[in-house]
Amino acid sequence: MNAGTSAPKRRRRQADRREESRERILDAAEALFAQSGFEAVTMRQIAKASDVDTALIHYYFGTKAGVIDAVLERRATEVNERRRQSLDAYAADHAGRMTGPGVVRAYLEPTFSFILDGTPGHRHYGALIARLNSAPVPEELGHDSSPFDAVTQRFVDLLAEVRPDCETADLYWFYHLLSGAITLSLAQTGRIDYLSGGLCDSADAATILERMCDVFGKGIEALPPSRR
Amino acid sequence: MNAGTSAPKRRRRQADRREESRERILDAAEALFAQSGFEAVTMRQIAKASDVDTALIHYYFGTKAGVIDAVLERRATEVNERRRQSLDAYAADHAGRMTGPGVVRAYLEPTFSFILDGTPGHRHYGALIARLNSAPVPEELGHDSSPFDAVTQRFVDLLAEVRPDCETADLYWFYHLLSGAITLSLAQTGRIDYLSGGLCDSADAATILERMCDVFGKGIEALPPSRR
DNA sequence: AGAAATTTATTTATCGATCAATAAATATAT
DNA sequence: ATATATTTATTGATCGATAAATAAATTTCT
Repeated sequence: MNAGTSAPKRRRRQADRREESRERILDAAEALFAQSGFEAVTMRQIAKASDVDTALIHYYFGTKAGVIDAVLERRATEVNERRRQSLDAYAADHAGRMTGPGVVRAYLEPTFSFILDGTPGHRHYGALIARLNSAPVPEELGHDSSPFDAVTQRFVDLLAEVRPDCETADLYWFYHLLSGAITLSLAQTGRIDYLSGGLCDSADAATILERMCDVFGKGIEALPPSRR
Repeated sequence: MNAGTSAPKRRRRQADRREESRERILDAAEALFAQSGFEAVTMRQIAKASDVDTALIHYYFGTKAGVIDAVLERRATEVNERRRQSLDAYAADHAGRMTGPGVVRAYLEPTFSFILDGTPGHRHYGALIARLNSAPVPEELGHDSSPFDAVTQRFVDLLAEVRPDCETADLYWFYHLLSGAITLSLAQTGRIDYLSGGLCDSADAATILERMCDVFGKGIEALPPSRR
């Protein structure tokens, strides 16, 4: 309601305004895709939620698939880098005395602190990758060499260091089970809140992290030794 | 190529033929929904895959949502009944000497034997509920009192019997983590096959079951005692 | 029993809405 | 002036759903 319309508001440069629109589009699309999935969301919905016309969204991102690609790319690098740093720091600080529970916590901690303690956008991203993780691989995105793969391999390598007696396949199975639990947690569906009659709160990242460290910390120690 | 066209093929009754068409529609829809999700599948795709016209599908099921409702209802009762029987049988046979790993295995075994060792339709159903499990609760189906809830409560009750020292909320968190691992396993995305360089096979239900019993059998014992 | 009447199942044709995408026109910045 | 950004208007395709017409089965009546 500032009546001073003649104030010398400096015109922002073109590129700045464009970048601002792009971010608004990605924020809106991230929330919508997380809520309803890729196919159910229309360009018109994204346009309305971001207050940017559909034609302009196409101008920026080309296609609808281009929008979700940009949504994912915006976050993936960051969360992945945090995971890698956490694993590397743990390995460096505990050389020669790494433990299964330690490696597991080093992998889980950045995941939960970044996604569940971050901005609303981070939460939507968590719900979105939970959806994509439950879909067959060839669909909705290129499946070869996801940006998560490198850090996943690093994680499994560290698991092999603390459990050199295990079959490699079993370490991957362990990662598979851990990944499923992470995914459901990030999905934030609210189902456990409902099932527990309110005893559990899906948004309580700290408690989820501790219970995961309990279960999977013991779990990595429970894997059977190699049969060879 | 039986040339005996004059054979006295008895005309099937109307209701039988209708039931056969209904099943073909549900089989086709189950596979398509599992592959692509609810929104991405069109009535025309279902019609083509089942060789039944879209108008007739609408005649049978009313709407597209009616089709997926029928798909889910067809399987949910059965898998749930198997889980309940398995838990009841274990509780009856081990009265006074139940263990955490025993309860966990009694819950997991029917799930994997039914869904992953069953017909292709069962596998598609597993992939479909994996998708739905990753979506927010109010969407794509009524969220109150899913048919799984009763057996889930029974499972948590048995967990409380073997871990009476635990907070109830933590038992639900344990179920949450277990549920996430189950979901990803049933989704059959093939991602772990790819990540492990072929060491793991998503279809190997027996191995998944054993690794889950290893990890979550120890996991239930690893939950912290109540702080009260 | 069998013909007529009635209900149920199935096909044909099409509706209006909405989709992603784009071409052309205009505005704004460099 | 030139390049970039944004709006306006519209395209052809495809969506879920239905109305109307036809076929088949079942019931009713004689």
